[in-house]
This record gives sequence, C-alpha cells and structure tokens, in this order.
Amino acid sequence: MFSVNLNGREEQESSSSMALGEVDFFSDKTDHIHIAVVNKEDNSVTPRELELNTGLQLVTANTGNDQSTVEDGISSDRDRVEDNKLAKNELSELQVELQRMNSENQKLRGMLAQVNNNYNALNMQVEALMHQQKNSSAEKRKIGERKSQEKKEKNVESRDSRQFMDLAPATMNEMDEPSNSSSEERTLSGSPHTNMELLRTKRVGGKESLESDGLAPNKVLKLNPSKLLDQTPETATRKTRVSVRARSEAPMISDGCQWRKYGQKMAKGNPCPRAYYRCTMAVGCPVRKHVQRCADDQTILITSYEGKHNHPLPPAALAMASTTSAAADMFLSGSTTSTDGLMNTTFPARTILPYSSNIATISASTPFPTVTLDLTQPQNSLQFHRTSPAQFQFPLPVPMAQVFGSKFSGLQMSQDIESTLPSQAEHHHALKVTTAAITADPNFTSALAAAITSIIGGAHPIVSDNSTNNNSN
DNA sequence: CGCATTTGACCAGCGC
DNA sequence: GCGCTGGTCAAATGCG
Repeated sequence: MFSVNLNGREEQESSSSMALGEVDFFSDKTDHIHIAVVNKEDNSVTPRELELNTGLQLVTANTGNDQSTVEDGISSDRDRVEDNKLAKNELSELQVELQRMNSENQKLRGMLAQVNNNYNALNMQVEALMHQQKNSSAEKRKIGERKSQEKKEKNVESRDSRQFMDLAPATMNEMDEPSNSSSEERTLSGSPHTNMELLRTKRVGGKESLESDGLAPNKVLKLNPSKLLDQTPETATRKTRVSVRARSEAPMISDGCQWRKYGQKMAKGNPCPRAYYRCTMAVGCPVRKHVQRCADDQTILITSYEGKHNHPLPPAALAMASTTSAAADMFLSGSTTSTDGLMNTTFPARTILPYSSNIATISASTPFPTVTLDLTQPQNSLQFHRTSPAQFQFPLPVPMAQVFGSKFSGLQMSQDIESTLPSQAEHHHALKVTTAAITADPNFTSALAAAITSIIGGAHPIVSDNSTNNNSN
C-alpha cells in the first residue's frame, strides 16, 4: 500500500471535491489506469479511466490530503501488478538514464566545440606570428642586403652590377643548380616551399641520396627557425626534432624500432658522449635519433628523434612514433588538417584528440624547432619549464598529452606572445592513470602502448610485445 | 662470415 | 681565414 502523487489530469481529479480516489492498477493497459473515484460526501464510487503518463512523474511520497489511495486489489492478480510496477519502474529508470546521457552528450558536444574553437584561435595566432616573423626577417634581410650592396657599391664602379644583384634572387629561384652558397641562401629566403623542394631535389643522387627523404642535411642548417616555420608541414615535420627526457639506467630507451649506431661524439659541455643512431627497420628510412645523458643529472636520458619513418611500424613503436610525429606535426602544421606527420602509422592521432589538458612549450631557438617531452618530472605535478623569457603555449595532441600527462615540461618557443588554454579537470584522472603507468613501468614502450591503448579504449591493437620488439641494442 | 659497433677522419656551418 | 662544433662516413674491430 502506497500513496501516489499523480501529475496532470489525475492531479486535477484529486484536487476536486472527489479528492479521494482509488487507482486501479489491475488494468491490463499500460497507458490507462482505472481509477475508482470515491465521493467524500455520499461514498458513491464513480469509475473513471484516466490517461496517465506512466513515465517519469511517479513519485512515491506521502502528500497528506492531496493523495490517492491504492488498494492492494484482488489477490489473484497481485503478481501481475507487481510485474507491471516493476516494468514501469524499469521504464522510468531507463528514460531517466536516457535523459541523463543526452544531457551529458550535450555537455560533451559543447566542450568539444569549445576546444575546437580554442584550437582554431590558437592556430590563427601561430600563423599570424609566423607571418610576422617572416616579414620581420625579410625586412632584416633586405636591410642586410642593402648594406652589403652599399659596401660593394663603393668598390664597384658600374651601377649596372648592383641592379644585377637586385635581380639575382628571382633569377636564382629558377635555376636548378645555384652556383654558390650565398646565392643559394638568398634563394632559400625567397620562396620557402620552392626552396625546400629545391634542397630535396639537390640531395637526390648525391652521396646522401639514401637520406633524400630524411633529415636535414648540413645545408638545411643554414635555415633559421623563422624560415623553418615557413616550410610546408610535410617538410617541416622532417626538420623538427622531438626530444624525450626520461630517467633510465639503460643506455637507450626501448621504443620498438630497430636502430643502428653510426657515430658517437663528445658534445661540448657534457662529459657523456652523444650516440647517433639511424633506423634500420627499412632501407633508406630517414629517421635518426641521438641519445645522450643529461650533463646535470646523468640518470636522465635525452633521446632526440628526427625524421619520419618510411615504413610500417610495429605496435610497440607506434606509440612513440605517433607521439613524436604528432608533436612535430602539431608544432609546425599550423591550422593544417594534414595528418602527414602521422604517415605510415595506423594510429589516427587526430581523431582521438578531442581534448587536451596539457600545456607544452616548443623551443625554436635551436637550429631545429625542438619539441621536448620531459618525463622526468614528478607525476601529477602539472608544470612546465620556463627557460625562455617569452614563450608560446598550446595544447598537445592527446596521445602525447595523455601519455606523458602532467609530466610534460613543455614546448618552448621564442616568441612574443603568450596564451594559455584552459585546462580541463576531467582529464586529470586519465592523466594520472597514464603517467602513473609510465612511472611504474620500467619499459618505456610498454607504458606508452598501454597508456595509449587505455586512452583509446582498445580501439587500436597497440600491444606491447617486449619479446618481439626489443631494441636491437 | 656476416652484421653491428667503434672510432678517427672528414665535411659544413658558424662565430670571431 | 681559422678554429670550434655538430653531424656523418667508413675502415677497423668485435661478436655470435
């Protein structure tokens, strides 16, 4: 026996002079309930059939006079009544759940839209910054050229030679083989895209033809960061260096790829030698990496990756490759939607990057724009280094952001703007989980793969297989 | 013997 | 022009 507060039409009935009534739950109909309305004054019973909303409005509560009394009814139908009530309760629960999920979905859509807006705004800022830097460098170059021309003008009697110099860059642009480095450099500053293509073309057939699709040759090092920023995303990604700092006693972190050591040098200011490795998983793979211990803390292993794999990667290598490639691509692609940086991976990083809660910094003060992933910070301490007076911050793709989580020290970029996107607290838990996994797991690749797998819900078969993907070193 | 590593030499960029 | 430095090459060496 319980009281039922009925909304709508039945409530109107209860508020009338025939307030007391009986609800007949024995009816077979689910949408109609027979109510025997009892007149208070003469106790006459008037059978009524009301259309009841059997959905969400049922509330079990005692409401004093304004209530309807439900009788147990006929004992032989008691089971059916119970079943009916259970079904209705279940239905209402499902509808409540559905509503809750809908509202949650709406929230998520809103958040996604907000993040997309932030991302687009940030990309616009990056592009504006690049244009600004490009213009300023072009002005400086013009000034420099003018000064040098004025110097030459003192030595050159004929004015015609100066006019020739002014025309030189445009002319050189159309030449296949620039005759000297200075003119080449002028050419490079003219049209970034064309120039990078030119560089690539020049290298093919040379002694480094194997690397024609790969790393920056020494000539490319002449390019300053502003020029690098002007490159096409595809080319720029190859020139971008992704550096990973991790604590490890091992001489090299296991990242799932096969590497061959081709050199070792003592670097200035560091007692530990720097080892040079190239990827040997495919002939002509342009990917290089440098491994060096930190001078300050020799337990920290600094691994720098350059280039893009030209072959399929094993699952264990996929995580790192996707992460580093996405980092480089993220940094240099601006607003492009190209997934070029993820080439040869089956890991659709961008498709699983709805949110990002991490702040990162990029260093463009080096010859290469360098993305630094710092895994040495204490976990869950959301912080980033400030090693340059001005920096530009933007969110990371989720594979990096969530894998490296709050350990991410940041990407530093010597620019004059600073903006910070709002972090989203709901990701902190996932970040803690993944970063904790990395911290606890001595095998870097395993932790990466496991973390990413957990992030994408196992949609991609990233499986850590240490026995088959061990590093050759 | 084949492959990976080591290591000195070489090259190019850059600053003075 | 010279020296320093980073990066790469290739012969020598080691290892299974």
